[in-house]
Order: sequence, then structure tokens, then C-alpha cells
Amino acid sequence: MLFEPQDQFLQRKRKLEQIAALGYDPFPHKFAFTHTPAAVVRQYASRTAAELEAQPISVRVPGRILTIRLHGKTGFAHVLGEGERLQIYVRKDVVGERGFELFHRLDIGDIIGVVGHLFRTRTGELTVWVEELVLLTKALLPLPEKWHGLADVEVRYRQRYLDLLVNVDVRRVFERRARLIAEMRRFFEARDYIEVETPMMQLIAGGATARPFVTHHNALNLPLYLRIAPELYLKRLVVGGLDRVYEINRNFRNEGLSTQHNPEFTMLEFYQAYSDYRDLMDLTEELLTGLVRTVCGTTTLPYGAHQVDFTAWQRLSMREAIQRFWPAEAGPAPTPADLARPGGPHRAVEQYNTYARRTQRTPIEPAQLSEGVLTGLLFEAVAEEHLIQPTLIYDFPADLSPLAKRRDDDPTLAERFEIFAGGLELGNAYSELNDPEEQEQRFREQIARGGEEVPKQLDEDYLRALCQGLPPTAGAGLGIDRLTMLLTDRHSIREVILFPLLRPEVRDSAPPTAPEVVERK
RNA sequence: AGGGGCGUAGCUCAGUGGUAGAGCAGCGGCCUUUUAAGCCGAAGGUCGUGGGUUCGAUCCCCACCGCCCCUACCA
Repeated sequence: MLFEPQDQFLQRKRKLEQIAALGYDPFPHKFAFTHTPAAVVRQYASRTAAELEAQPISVRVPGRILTIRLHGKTGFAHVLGEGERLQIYVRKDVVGERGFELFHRLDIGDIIGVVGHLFRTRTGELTVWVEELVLLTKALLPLPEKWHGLADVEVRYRQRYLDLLVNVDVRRVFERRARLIAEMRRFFEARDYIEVETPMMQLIAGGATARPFVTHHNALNLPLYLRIAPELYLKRLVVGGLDRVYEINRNFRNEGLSTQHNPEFTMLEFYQAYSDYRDLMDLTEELLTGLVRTVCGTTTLPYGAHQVDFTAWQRLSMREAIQRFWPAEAGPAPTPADLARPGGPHRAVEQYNTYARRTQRTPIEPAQLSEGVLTGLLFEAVAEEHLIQPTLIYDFPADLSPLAKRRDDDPTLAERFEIFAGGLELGNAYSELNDPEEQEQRFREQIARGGEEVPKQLDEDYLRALCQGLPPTAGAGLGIDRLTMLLTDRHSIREVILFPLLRPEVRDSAPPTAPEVVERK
């Protein structure tokens, strides 16, 4: 075992041997500590030099060395713990000959424990006056450079442990993500929801339109899919009388990667019986505004060049949004009534395409698409990028929404809404379709239409569950990763996922082999 | 999948058709309140990989590998 940089690796191994030769246990089993570096900083930041002298504070602090400055018979170092750095001061006349020998053999990256008391240096920095020093773990590899840190995104993602150590704000992002999920659980807990876990390995990957990952169970000799959504299982649970359920967990979609897409991603899905999508609009706004307030301590978030105000929600129907954001240069905007008329979306698409060709934009391909699909495409082309402020877009074309209930007054529309903020699509919700006959018909239409992102098989068990009776229910899904992006002002999903999917690293050895490689053209 | 960009020391980056530099880190030395510590000295590179053009390539051309960004599918 030998890693780059080899010279430093070997050098550090030598030092480890020298430390052992001095009589220190090179791998001690524990360190009884009184404070982490962060705790020291938190508790004693306001203590003056005089106060620390009058009332000495003894501490035992573990931490990882970030910097070392040797000054002959003394030396300073900073140790890191819980995301904060704390200075230590080591003197030969205090720690003794052997202790100072140890200090000289320490490297940046080593984990040590110090015993001593707090004081302030001439420049006023809170510092541990070290009386005893121990090595807790030797680092055989160096840390990235102290001033510029680690900037190479590839190394940052592959060796996230380095990124977390060296880039303080990265730690903050994941602390905030954890806080967000914790607050989410409190929110649903307080509303009598029950948290559940449903299968991630499924015989039929339903509940969304996406290409699934395929796997196989040996003992049962079963082909299985990694789930693309928990939706159909959660609704089975509502049938079973769990009137309010939620799940926070991973979904897997075998699609391309982008700044907004990782093949595995985390979703919150929640279902509430005896409610419709209007109820969920209120609940969703309350959830998001509350989360932003408790997690960020404010309701206005900076996101890139924008300020996103979570007290200023707007609600637009999809047709209203098309009218509202219709480009002026494309001529008079179609009204919701125009878009509702038969042939209306077709005419609007033609009008849009004329404008698109003139302005070097991608036109919409109208061939063989339904009015509903065209309306959805128009919305994406014209409106989506403008949805910076928190917005609910509602009343989707029914033929884009096979699991949603139709509106009573307009069966071409589904009772469905999506949540947008910061230009990100954050979530999706609807009044759940609970008429088993209509559900079967919509499933069959979907299967007939075909495509890799559609299940090949009818989920009969789900239909049987619906026949048992799903109460009127509304459900929603919220992308946790994207929400984290918004709350931490990150613009790539990889910045909010600890280990995003990357191609395997090629080290000198043979390429990685999979037991079963599925060949696809 | 298509288009654009990037790849030089462990890290952050300069640079040139005549095989390379800085700062930090590392190594040897000096230094008892420093903090991007300082000073002296020595070391460190198949310039992503493989071809081609050339007397000569890290630089020019081609292919490949990896990463980033945009577009397409999706949340």
C-alpha cells in the first residue's frame, strides 16, 4: 500500500516509527476530552486575557492539525474540530524534551490531543497553552494547500473527506442539509404523520415516468428494478388506513446527469387523506416557508443573482403562466381561454415556433403530440426559466398526469401542481386518482404508448389496492437535493450530495469489472 | 447522446516549437507569543494517455481518457 505523493507518504511513515521509538503509543484507543475546538471557541470567545489568567480554564482538546509554525524551542499550530479551528502553543520548557520531540515529528493532517489551559496571545487570539501533547492518529498523506485549499472539483467529489476538512463552507452545506431534513420530520411529526419506508427494489417500477435501473435477486431468481418513485406503495398504505404518511428516501433514475440531476436522489413524498391539491398548496407553502425560516433564519434567500422571498408565493395556472411570460416579440400572448379551445395549443405552438426560428431558439416539435403535451412544452419553453420567486403552477394537462385526478369542470386538466423557486423545479403534487377503472385505463394507455421510461407491465396489485378503496387523498413529492441547493446557494446538485456519481477513477491497475455487465446499445 | 472548455510538482497556478518555473506543503538548518510566520540550503515533473507533423513537441494536428459548463430526457 503506497499512495501519492510517495515521498511524503514514506516520510510520514518514518516519523510514525520515530514517535513509537520515543515511547508513544502510535495508535491509542481513545482520548478523554473536555471540549472540541468548536466548543472552546463557542464557550470562551468573549473571555479576556486577564479573565483567563485570573480564572484558569483547563481543557483537553482533540483535533486535526491544520497549520504548524515552529519557532525554535516553541511552536504554534491550529487544530480543527467540528468545523472550527483553535490555536495551540507548545513550549519545550513546558512539555519537556520528549514532548517537544513528538511535536517536531507532527505533520499537518495529524490528529492530536492536547491538555492544558486557555490564554490569549499578544495579538489576542484564544489559544491552548499545552502542558501535555499526544498523537491520536498519524496522517500518512498531506492535506491540500492551506491558503487556496482544494479547488479541483473532481478531487473534491472523489475525496470528499479532504473537501470537508479543508473547505469550511462545504461542511456548512451538509450541516444545513441535515438540519433541513430534521426540521422536515418535525413538521410532519407535529401534524400526526407517520414516517414509513417502502421498497426500493420493485418488480414494477411505477409512480413516475423514468427509465429504471435493473438488478436481479439470485435466490428468488427475480429481475428487479430500483424504484423510480415510492408513490404507489405510499398510496397502498393510505388504503391501509395510514391517513397521513411520508417517506424521505432515495429514488433511482437511469437518466443523464446534469447540474440538476443525479441518478440517485432524495425525495420527500407525503400523502394526506381526505384532502385535495388545494389543501396541499397551503400545506406546501407552510412547509417551505417554515423550513426556510428555521433553517436559514430568514425568509429571503440569495440564489445566484436573485433574492428569493419565501413570504411572497404566487399561484398561476399553467395556461396563465404561458400568457404571463409570453415573449413580447412573439406577438399577442394566447389567453388561458385560447389555450383551452380545441386547436388552441397548436396555434400557440406555431406562433411560438415562428418567433423561435427568428431568434435562434429551439422550436417545439408539434408532430403527433396531444394538446396537453403541447401546452406542457409551451410552458417549459416560455415560462419555466422565469419562475424565480416561489411559485405554484397548477392545472396540468391530464394526459401528462396519469396518476392525478381530473378536474370536474374540465376533464382535460388534472388537479396537479408543481413547485418552482430560484428557477428550480422543486416538487410535484396532485389530487390522487382513486377511481380504479380510470386508473387501469390510464395505465393501459401509457403501456400502449410504450417507451423505456414506462413500465411494461400493469401493476395489478396497485389496482387491487385501489379497488379496496383509496380515500380522497392528495400527495406531494419534494426534491431534497434541489431544495438544499436553494437553501445553500449552490448551483450544482453535486455540491449538495456527499458522493455524487462519477465515472470510476482509473488507477494504474486493471479497469473495474462488474460481475454482470448489461450491454446496451 | 450533441456542442464548448479544461487537464503542467502533493496543492494553487504561471509559461514556451529548442524536453519547464513560482507560492504553499515536504526535507536539512536557525529562531521561546507566531498566525498566508521569517531567513539560509537542498530536493521534487514520462507537462492526462497514445499516435502524427517536425531536425526537435509540454506547446501544432488527430484519437482516446477524465472533469466542468450548456443543450436533450427527467425531479
